[in-house]
Amino acid sequence: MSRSAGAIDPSDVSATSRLRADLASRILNLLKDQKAEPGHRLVECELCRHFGVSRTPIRGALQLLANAGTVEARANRGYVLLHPVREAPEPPALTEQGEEDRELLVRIARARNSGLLPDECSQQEMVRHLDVTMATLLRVLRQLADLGLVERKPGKGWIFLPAIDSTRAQEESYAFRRVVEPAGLLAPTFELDWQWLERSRAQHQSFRKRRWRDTLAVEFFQMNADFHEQLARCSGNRYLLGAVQGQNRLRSFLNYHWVHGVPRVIASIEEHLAIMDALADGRNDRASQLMLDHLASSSRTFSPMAPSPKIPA
Amino acid sequence: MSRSAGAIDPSDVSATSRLRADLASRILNLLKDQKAEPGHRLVECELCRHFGVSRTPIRGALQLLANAGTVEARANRGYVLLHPVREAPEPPALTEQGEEDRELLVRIARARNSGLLPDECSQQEMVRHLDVTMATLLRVLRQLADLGLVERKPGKGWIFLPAIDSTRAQEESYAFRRVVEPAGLLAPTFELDWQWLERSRAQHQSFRKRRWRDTLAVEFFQMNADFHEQLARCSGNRYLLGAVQGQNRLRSFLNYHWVHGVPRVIASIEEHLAIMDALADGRNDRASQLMLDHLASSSRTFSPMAPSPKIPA
DNA sequence: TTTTGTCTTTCCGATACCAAAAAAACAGTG
DNA sequence: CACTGTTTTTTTGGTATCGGAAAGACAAAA
Repeated sequence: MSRSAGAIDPSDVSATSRLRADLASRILNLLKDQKAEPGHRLVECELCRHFGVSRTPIRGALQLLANAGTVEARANRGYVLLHPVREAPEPPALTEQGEEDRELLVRIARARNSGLLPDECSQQEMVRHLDVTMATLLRVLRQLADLGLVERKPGKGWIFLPAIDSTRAQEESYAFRRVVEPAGLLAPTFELDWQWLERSRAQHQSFRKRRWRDTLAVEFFQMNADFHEQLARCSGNRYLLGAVQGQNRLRSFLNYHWVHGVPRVIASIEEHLAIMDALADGRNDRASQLMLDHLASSSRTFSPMAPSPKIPA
Repeated sequence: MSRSAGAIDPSDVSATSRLRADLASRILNLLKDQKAEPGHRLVECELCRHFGVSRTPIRGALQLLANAGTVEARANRGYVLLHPVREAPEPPALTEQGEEDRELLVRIARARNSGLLPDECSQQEMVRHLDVTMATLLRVLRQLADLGLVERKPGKGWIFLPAIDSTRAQEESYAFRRVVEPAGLLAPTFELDWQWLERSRAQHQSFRKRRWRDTLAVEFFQMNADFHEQLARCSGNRYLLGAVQGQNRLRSFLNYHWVHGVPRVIASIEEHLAIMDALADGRNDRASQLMLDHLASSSRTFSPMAPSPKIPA
């Protein structure tokens, strides 16, 4: 079935590009950050500059949001926000960003856990086993390689590194972060981003008030990741930042299900707030200590005998 | 001019694959580590297992070494080492491993420094500017991206991150290492590799005795990198190891010219030896402190008045 | 029997090409 | 005049294909 050339067919959701879907979701986040009210006008050029892309994908993203009913298009006058942006920046059927990729990621994880996929394996075998195109497989393998979960063998083929989701790996991850993150707060080049601090504080506080629902898990995770990453950024050390970002990516891949349990979530938020308070007072030494404690208690939550966490459902 | 099919033409050096050239150089290193005497027999299968590849590329590598006159082929009896493996594991015309890639890397660096290549740039522009194929360019860009020197823009094009070889970046690198490496020695999972320790000690000691020649710079750098990487490996923390490896790669890319000066080299060796002594005694706390000092003095060599930041032990 | 030499099979990298997407230029509207 | 709608140009990602390279099997020699 050939798609008509020229005009974009907005109803064909499955065909939207990664970039557009991604932008759609980031636009929502932006609106939420800005606390945009219904009626808020979305100016294309601004969004362009903000995200560093051209108008074309921005328009695509807005189109997407229009289909989802979040915004409305007015002829010759651009897009306007319809409803207030609620919680859940995770747009259900919208984050098809790498829908294909994500799905493959999960399938690989499954195949590995069930032993269908051996430790060492050539690309083509995977293509046959998993029934995907070479292109998508390569994209995903590169992602996994970036995360350090898989490596190329010298000649040909790939090798899955052992114990991806093991308790051991989690403990190592926390141990690493206990080294890096508190040190970041003590760096002589540390410079607090006050604007961010205020926003994040508010976000944490509002989160604390809400009643917990499982749908909040993703949002919590993102807030959490953002917290740690921003602080690393303030350290003024690019390598330190890189290390934290890497850990975040790894976690976001492995951790959709590390559901901490509600009490731990609450405690986590309190600890974050305490750290921010200390930083606001210029007590970086104290903040550093609190960060260390925070990571220690977080890790303790899992370590006893983490239930065999096997990759997303 | 068409290459004859079938038989490998060993004289056509430019056509050897990356893997083979790479193996050739690694085989040399292996022989040196083993202190192999002339007459030493090179058994293909052993090499296969050691490097995790099949016999085909190993044979290619040996062929290469035979051409270079380092080993000799005896009919039906395999290859035999001719001369003792001297210093300089860097084989002059042999490390064509990524000769093309490496050259491009340099060209990119030049083009950037001279301002010919803008901060943001599409792939095709680069292809035109640098006159290379898309394939090689992408390979190299991916390498650079791994090192964090360049990033993809969301839509299209790439962006060069600022101040790649700046003093600032170096200082950050050392600051990061001062955090990570001493911590590695204190990890509860730390487990010393005695075999390696003895080898490395010997290597350091023999290096100390030699008179300095500029040609030793590369060898020194490799010994240095290996020292830090192995210790990180002993820490038993994969992320910590990854961080150190990343730093090493970055350094090996940027640092052809960071010539430390002879006195600093000597001092460095002494410091390494002291660290190894401490570890051998099980005094990891002391080793950790020494490592911190070591990194501090190394960094001081470049940035005369870097503040000495105090990281907690 | 172990190791090398030879041959076959399988896999991967590079190139060319095409369609989709992004950037950029242009035209139109409030 | 600022912004959106439309068109054009450029870049990019995906697929097919082909030659070279790696893996694996087999034969021959020490």
